[in-house]
Amino acid sequence: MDRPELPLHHLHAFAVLAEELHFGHAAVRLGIAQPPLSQQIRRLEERVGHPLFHREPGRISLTAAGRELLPAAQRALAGVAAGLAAARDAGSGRTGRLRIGFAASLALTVLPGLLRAFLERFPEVRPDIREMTTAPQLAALHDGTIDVGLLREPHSGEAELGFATVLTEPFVAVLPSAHPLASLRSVPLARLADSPFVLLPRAAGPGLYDQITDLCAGAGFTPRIGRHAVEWLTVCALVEAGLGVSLAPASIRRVRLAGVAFRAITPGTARTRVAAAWCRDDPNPVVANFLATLP
Amino acid sequence: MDRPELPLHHLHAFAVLAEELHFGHAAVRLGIAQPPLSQQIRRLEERVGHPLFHREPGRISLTAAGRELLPAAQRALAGVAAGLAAARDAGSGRTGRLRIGFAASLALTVLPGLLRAFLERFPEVRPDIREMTTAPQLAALHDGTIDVGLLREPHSGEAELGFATVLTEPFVAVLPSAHPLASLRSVPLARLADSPFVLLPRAAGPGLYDQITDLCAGAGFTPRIGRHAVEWLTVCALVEAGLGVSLAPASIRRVRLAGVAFRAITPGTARTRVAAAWCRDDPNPVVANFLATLP
DNA sequence: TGGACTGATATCTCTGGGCGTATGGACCGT
DNA sequence: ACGGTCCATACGCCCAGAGATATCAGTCCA
Repeated sequence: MDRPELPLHHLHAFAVLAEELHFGHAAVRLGIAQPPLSQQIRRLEERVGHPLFHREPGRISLTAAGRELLPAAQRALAGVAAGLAAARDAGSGRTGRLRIGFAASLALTVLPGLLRAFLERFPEVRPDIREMTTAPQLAALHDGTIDVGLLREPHSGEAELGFATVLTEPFVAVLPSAHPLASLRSVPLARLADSPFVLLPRAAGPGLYDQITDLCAGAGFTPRIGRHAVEWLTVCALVEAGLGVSLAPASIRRVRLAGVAFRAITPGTARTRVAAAWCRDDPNPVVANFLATLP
Repeated sequence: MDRPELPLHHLHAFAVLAEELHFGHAAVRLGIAQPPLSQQIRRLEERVGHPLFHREPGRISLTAAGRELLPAAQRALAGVAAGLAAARDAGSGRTGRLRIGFAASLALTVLPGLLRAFLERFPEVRPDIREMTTAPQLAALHDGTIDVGLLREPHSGEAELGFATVLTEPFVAVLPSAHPLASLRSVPLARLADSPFVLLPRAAGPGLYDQITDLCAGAGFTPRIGRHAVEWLTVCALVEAGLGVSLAPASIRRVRLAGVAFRAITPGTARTRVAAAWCRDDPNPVVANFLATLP
């Protein structure tokens, strides 16, 4: 790739003149006087080494050399303009790709809303969503595999990551419909001490897990873990089967199973937090735009 | 088509830097010092409105905007270079098309040699040869339908056309083998006065026609025209059939018919001239090159 | 902690060339 | 013959920017 011999400027003048075939008109279109245009064309012809226009009295026309150069000039001009526009779009985050990791439980709650709000303002961005639990999300954010994560209770002090709370919700007790406590409108937490618990494995989301066990500890007992399940839907199924009870974020109410009851708990002050996470020094403008559309 | 916002110069620096991903090395490849390169990139980034490179300590990399701009820049650079080369080729006459009109009788004589010599030096030119008689050639030269003509005895004072003699040859008598004069090595012109002549119609080539009749007039007689034929081959066939005799350029000897004899004439001074003709003000460089390859 | 390597910044010089006005010269029409 | 049209030329102004050198600042490594 050699250094460019022809200034794009001259090629523009050339292209316009080739269209108008009239120095005066072309100069007007270029917003300059006619003599400068003559000069630019002359310079261009000097560099090419051959005349580009036949100057016959009364009208001018392209030479063979001009006919060869014209399409190249037009393509180059259009190409640069298009590239510039694309670069600006990409630079402003109007286009590009946004890889979002999200906890499965959020697919039915915050994710659709956030995604819709974002895509309304940036319809040209291609979102690339992938379900993953909390710990892998944090790892993926660090190694750049995802741009944004949606997770619960990040908790730990990740200095390189930023977090923005997207939703907070109370906990609810998940009970089999036949459970004695299901007849109450609100379940005192301590009364769950006797039932085995069905929870997600701690590795899937230590923050939430610890918060739940802390909750129980606050009520004076240590939950007895009966089963683990990797999805909230499975948790509900196991509860329905009578294998235990659970504590879960309120949005689990979305799961509608006949044999499962969701009840508020007392005290009802504890709330679980859903946050968007991103790499603080991520220069991707699409990420910045995503954060800007967060409520 | 808007005025170009990005100098091709900067795009070149950008493309090289995007390849090297190292300011120092890129600057060396560009043949400049490192600070000017930093400046050019900065200017470019200012115009784009977004950074094109991430400057992380130790290494730089393209931003999303840079990734969008790079292919456009490369295409534009390569396109302009290719267009420039094509324009130079066309301008120098190394490529292009050459439309050649030629008299049919020359297809077997001068045309192959001239064409071969030309194409040896300008193999990229596409020749476009078309058979036509003298008068149409002159018309075609004027209206730009052909670039070069190959014809006999243009004669008339065509101020706008240039002529370059390509071949001169004597006349020969064309006789039936059985003709009494065929036994002579050389035929005195005056002795043809008694035989009817077979000639090409005057309209096909007034120059040659008039030269032949002048030749006869010089020998003291006016040729009695028996037949016209539009091709020399037909002339020979008619002569063979005993319908008359003819006078023709010596290269007619190429026609080999058993019943036809070609004999030199006395006086043998008259010569017919084959010339290449072109439009004097034709700016087509291919034409100039063609003329330059003439012997 | 000091040196190597990276890129950024500051500052200067200098010139290419962009643009203007004024003018010349060729050709056209009336 | 004369004005009108069109392009080229001449000349001058002026600045963007290309290039250099010198220096600074951050990172990494020994």
